Amino acid sequence: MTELDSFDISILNLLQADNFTPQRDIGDKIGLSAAAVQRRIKRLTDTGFIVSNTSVLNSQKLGNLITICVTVAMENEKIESIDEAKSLFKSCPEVQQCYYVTGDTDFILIVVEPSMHHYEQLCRRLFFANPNIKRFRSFIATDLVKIGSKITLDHLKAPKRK
Amino acid sequence: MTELDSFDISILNLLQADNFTPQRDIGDKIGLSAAAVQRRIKRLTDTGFIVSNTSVLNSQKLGNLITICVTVAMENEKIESIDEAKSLFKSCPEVQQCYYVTGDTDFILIVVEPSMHHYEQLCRRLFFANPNIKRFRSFIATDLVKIGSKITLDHLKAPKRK
DNA sequence: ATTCTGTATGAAACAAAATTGCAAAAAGTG
DNA sequence: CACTTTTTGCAATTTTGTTTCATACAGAAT
Repeated sequence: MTELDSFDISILNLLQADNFTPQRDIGDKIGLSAAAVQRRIKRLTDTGFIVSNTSVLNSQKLGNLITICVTVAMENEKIESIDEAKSLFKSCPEVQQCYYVTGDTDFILIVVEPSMHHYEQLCRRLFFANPNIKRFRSFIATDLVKIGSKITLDHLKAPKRK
Repeated sequence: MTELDSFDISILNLLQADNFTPQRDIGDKIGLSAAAVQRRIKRLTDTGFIVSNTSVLNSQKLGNLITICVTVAMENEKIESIDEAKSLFKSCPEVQQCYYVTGDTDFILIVVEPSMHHYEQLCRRLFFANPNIKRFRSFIATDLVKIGSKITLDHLKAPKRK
């Protein structure tokens, strides 16, 4: 399965907004039967277009969590130390997101912690304990203006069939 | 409803991992009946702990999307221009995330675009067209090491009752 | 102590949704 | 056009979610 048709794109858009939407409703909206929708969702899942299905929580209600954006520059850009850092960041539950980027910084992290004390402890483990890290800078988020991972699918051409 | 008990925390953890887990399975795992789980989920939703339920898509399979981390510094920090920028970024579908942060940059954005050309067009609209923006810097993500919005709930104390 | 009240629970009944089987329609192929 | 493959809708079945109901328990008031 390489291509998506317009039905698939509509389904993905709807599921991104609310994956509890009944298949019947999805079918009504896009003009398919519930069974057809169900088969397509299964295929989209099996083929890896849909990675996971999650509930999004309100971090503001979960104990005054602090969100911090962190830029990290590595000392040397050897592939081993990069890979090592990647798996370290990936395995850390407090690190919500990690991007390996081009430019004068190597990583950008989004970290969520219950307190600044927790964050300081994290910095010790993640950054100070690691000699390969040259410099890191913390930007405390004072407003989560927009969060989520919704992907715009408008750019996808919609062929009649797959 | 102010507090969460250990059942609620377990439920939220499971739903963050997979919100299609049947309520019966959740109940079996944590030691409650399906009905009790269902009532708790409803309450967690009604009280705003659960914000939304979404399918997470694989951006790599959706047409070679480019993810860009952008730092934005404003010319003046008047509240009007900040608020204006916030609503501009928030309303832009290509902007997945937007954090208003402290430090020598004011905003950090996560942008997803189907091509560099699209991104350039976006920069024109978002940054060059706006005189209040002093400087912006783009960091192209070459690896989405970790994505998602999973929140660790381990820090929450678990009282016996609500 | 006892009653009353509010809340949470499990079991069972019920409703709604998802899944499957199958024949028909549509799309693709030579 | 005939043939193959794929996708579809419908209906039956199964699974899941939701509501109901009787009960248990904790705290407050009597």
